[in-house]
Amino acid sequence: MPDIINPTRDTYRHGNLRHTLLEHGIALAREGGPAAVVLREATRRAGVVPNAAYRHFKNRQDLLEAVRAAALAHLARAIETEIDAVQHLHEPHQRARAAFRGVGLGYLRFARQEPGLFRTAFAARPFDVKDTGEDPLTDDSPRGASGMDPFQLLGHTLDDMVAAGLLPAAQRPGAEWMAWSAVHGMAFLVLGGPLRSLDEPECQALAERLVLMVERGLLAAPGM
Amino acid sequence: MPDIINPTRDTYRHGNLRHTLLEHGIALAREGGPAAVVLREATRRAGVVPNAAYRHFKNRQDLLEAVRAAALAHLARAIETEIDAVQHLHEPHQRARAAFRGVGLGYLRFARQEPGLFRTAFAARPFDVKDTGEDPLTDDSPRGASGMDPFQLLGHTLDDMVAAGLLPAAQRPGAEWMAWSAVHGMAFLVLGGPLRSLDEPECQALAERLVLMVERGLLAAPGM
DNA sequence: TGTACATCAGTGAACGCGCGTTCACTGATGTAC
DNA sequence: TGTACATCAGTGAACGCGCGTTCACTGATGTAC
Repeated sequence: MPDIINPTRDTYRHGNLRHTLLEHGIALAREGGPAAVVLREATRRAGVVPNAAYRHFKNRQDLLEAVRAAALAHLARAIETEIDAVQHLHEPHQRARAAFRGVGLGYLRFARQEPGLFRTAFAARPFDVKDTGEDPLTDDSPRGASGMDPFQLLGHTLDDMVAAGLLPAAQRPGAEWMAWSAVHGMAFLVLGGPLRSLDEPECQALAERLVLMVERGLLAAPGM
Repeated sequence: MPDIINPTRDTYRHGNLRHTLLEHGIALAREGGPAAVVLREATRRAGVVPNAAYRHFKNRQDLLEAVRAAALAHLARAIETEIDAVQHLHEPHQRARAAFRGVGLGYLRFARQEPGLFRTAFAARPFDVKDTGEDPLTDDSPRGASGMDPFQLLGHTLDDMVAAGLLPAAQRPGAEWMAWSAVHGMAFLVLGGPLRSLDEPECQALAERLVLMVERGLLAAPGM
């Protein structure tokens, strides 16, 4: 079986062009963020004529969406890894805290290690694109091995915090938004903002402090 | 004196083209974010030939930077307004807390009311653009009426929190990054993310909860 | 087992687009004498 | 007060760019009989 990505080809049919284009699209996103996901370049790398892409993707936007979903799946897997690494803890308190911590730190680590994919995953849509409601279900799902997307993984971790008595049940609704805000904002500062030139340990320290802040801050009663 | 923006012109010289182009650039950013700041469109609106812009800006990027600085100044002013609205409180505890709250809520309100400017202010630079160190000092400064940029305003508010005894001095260093992360991340969720379709009161409630979370969370000792 | 034919994946050539940017220019301004 | 001239702001015309996308095509595949 030939390398699925390799542009050399002896058959007229490619056999797996959709998958190949998607892989190249992901590579482009990894190298240069969402703007680098250029349809012509993906076909070029696949060793195929530009318009061949239209047999497999409606248009450039369609390809980009698929890449975006793949990037989200990568992130989901990164977070799952952090959660898995903590399952050996049997004390529910410890495990719940460690998992929560892992989600936040995993998110930030991924942002630093894969800035292109991270930016693609959360690329702002053009200004006027309407929310199409439910995501259409395709093979390119944003989910990780557990079948959950990053948001759902965060949600579960918060549920576990409640179950372990670390988070008042009254605080649970909407807690995702609080945690996600903190962590995503720091990703921005570190990636494109004023913390761009921090090194790894400085970054790590800020990340830990941030997660701790969220954990503590979440205990506060809302509305006061 | 004719409207500085008005494209009708009887003189050969424009007289104020740099300023006019900048104003139109800001309008474009307001309408469609950083990508909408198109040099040709700015000149078109100014009633001037495209290349005339090159008498006043080095290139498109130079114009965009000026617009970005202006957008930051808008944000600074929005935050200043919130801080000013709170100066009537004489009890230092109350005033410091209210000011801090105002900075966060002002930031988020601005993001919602001026999404285009907000996104322009924090537009990610192209991937490979080097940090040029200090910002060059130009007339288009990112500062508000007080002469401070948004980051400095936040810093002062945190200093006041320490002075009022609301924040342990040990927690002060780096506290900006914590607060900024939280608030910027929520701006993202609300602008381009999953909280896109929240209405004003829902938004406001989340914002208040977030600021409270930061305030409480900041009390935690780092490194534990 | 062989052949006709529908299906569809990839080809070849070409488009229009609007952009940023460069060039050599011309018209107005203001300053030196 | 008048005139020569340097300065510089805006003009006119044109470029190349690479992109996304459409069209009519051809070559391979696999299925019905």
